[in-house]
Amino acid sequence: MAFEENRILFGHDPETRLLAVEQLNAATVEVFRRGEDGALQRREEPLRPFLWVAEPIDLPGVTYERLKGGEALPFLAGCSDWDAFSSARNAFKAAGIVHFTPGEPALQYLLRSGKTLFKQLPAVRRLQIWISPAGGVGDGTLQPVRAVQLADSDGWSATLENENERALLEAVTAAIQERDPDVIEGHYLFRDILHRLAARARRVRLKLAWGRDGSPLRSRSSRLQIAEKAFAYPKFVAYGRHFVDTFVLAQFWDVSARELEGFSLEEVAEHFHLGGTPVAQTAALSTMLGGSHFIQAQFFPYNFQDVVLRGNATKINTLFLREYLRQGHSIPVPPETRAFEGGYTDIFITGVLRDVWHCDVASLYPSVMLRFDCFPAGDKLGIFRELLGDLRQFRLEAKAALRSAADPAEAHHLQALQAAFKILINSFYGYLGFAQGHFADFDAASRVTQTGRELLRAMVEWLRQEGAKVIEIDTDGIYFTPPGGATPEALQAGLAAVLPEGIEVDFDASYAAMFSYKAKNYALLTHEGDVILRGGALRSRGMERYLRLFLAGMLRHVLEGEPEKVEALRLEFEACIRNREWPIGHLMKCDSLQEAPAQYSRKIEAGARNRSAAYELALQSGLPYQAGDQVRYYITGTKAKVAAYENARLVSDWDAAARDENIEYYATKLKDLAKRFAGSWEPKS
DNA sequence: ACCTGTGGCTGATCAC
DNA sequence: GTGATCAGCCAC
Repeated sequence: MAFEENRILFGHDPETRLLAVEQLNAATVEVFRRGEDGALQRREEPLRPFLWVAEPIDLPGVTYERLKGGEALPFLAGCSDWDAFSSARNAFKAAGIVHFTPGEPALQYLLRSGKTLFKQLPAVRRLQIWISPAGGVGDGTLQPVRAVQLADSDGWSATLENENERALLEAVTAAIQERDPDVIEGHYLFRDILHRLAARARRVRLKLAWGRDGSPLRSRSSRLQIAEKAFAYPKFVAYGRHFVDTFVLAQFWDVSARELEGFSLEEVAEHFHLGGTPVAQTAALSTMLGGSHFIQAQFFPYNFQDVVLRGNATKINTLFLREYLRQGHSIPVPPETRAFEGGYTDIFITGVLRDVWHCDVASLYPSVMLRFDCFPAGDKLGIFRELLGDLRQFRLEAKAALRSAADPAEAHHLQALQAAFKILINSFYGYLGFAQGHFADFDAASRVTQTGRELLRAMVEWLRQEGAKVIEIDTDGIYFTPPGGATPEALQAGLAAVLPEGIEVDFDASYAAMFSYKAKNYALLTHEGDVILRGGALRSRGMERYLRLFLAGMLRHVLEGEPEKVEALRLEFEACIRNREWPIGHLMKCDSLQEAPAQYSRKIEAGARNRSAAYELALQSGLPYQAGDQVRYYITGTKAKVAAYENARLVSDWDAAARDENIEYYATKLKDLAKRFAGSWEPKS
């Protein structure tokens, strides 16, 4: 396939098989490569740090290049070494001159050289690590390490055990140097495994010399944003290697799937039916969920570890910067942010409907951008249009190749490839509204959504004219009951005739029944008898498991045309509550902390937020909870109405022999839930 | 130091 | 009680 020749995507330097780039000293980076013979190659390259600046000032060790075009940052300041770069950055800051730099040395080298990692590299050497006893998050994570399990992609594995913790940690370091992995994988790798190993090593005054130059592990506190969740974690780096945390991969996967109950290795492995030892499960998870990142490392000028940890819009931004740099073209500064309207969401009919069809616009926003020229005004080189168009083509090619791939390894590669293309394609619209994007364009973003809304309106109107009853719409899709005698093919052809070229509609599914509840909230019954739930009101993990189970059971009865069975189900559930028959897992709530407990305390003191049970428990526990941690708790007491934050206990403090869950509270919640839905089955327009 | 977007629902708390 | 507000989670 020709896509690998796309220099905007893969960088303009074709060098293959690079493994890592590290700063060696003020003026040098070290480049690691896997030779064709399998040997590790190392070489030094000059590091010439740089900044984009609005105007030059005379500084030692800094020379300027005038860039083409009249954008806000028309000069490139090239620095003789890192010291000159640091002083220059301070000087521009002090002088109040607008400037920008990608900062990190490896990124600067890769951006400027046009090189990327892993090109034409069949595989990296991967090592998995797991420690016992396993620590949980916020669960006394610094207890002594007794055993360390290791395995690598060559089939080697070992369990290192030693009563002498110092000797054990030394043996782990020796094993890592001996096996010499490119990538070290673990579950809760940053927040548990490395954090703990580093803390224990400090106690016994040992350096964890895991770097390829023998240098110790380094860490600094960092944050990771994945959808609505923010994680505080210690970001560890080892010279010449990459760390991949399968917990992070699981979080990314779950953004779209939203199927994971918890994120421990045990829970995630169970969900994916992965057997074997923890290290084997970690390896399998990484293979399954990390494929697109391996591909992305070939696109973006980041070390592999950062490809996983950085956001998509940030990574897209660097593609622009790299190509503008290559062409010697000036770059704009990020535009002023403004709010803009999003997708069109509405609900026209509620209740239970039979024979429901669904149609949606294929890749609505990418299609709109390409068909209606919604591109960044500042992108004078036209990178956005070119790349988006190419990516769409590449993805089609990858998917076609995937369909005919016979070899499993080839199929896995193609699957990862098309996933990487998909992620990128879908991030382009978001990039338009990305406040830190140099080529963001809020007017263009606004035109995209406005056009999307207009297209959806036109589709709804046409379907209604044909006699369809439109039930619910959201952004790019429509649920409706079809007019008598209609076929999907006829409707598709009819809609195609009223829609612009380049905007394609798929009639992708029909359902035996639908319960339409509220905007973005509905349940579907497939022809195979499966129930699909959508929306926070019907399947939020913020809801206790027994309520979710009840909802699922209730909706199945209703979709199958037996609403009269609902009350018996409720009574059955209530009996289980009153007889204390369920494990606490059915009743507990599981909240993730959005901020550190200390931050919460500050807000409470300032009256800036309300009290919440999860934070109160985290504070009471005395354990080092951080943003992103999950807190599992249940409600105690005897009255139905109690303040949760005053009557909550951690599930870890639950005593099965002396159950104290609040029966009235849980029974009332069940009743309230049933009542809320009781009148909503009848179709209403 | 880090960061793709908007729209919508629910539960908990708190002021009135 | 009621409405306002916030936090958390979900759809797309």
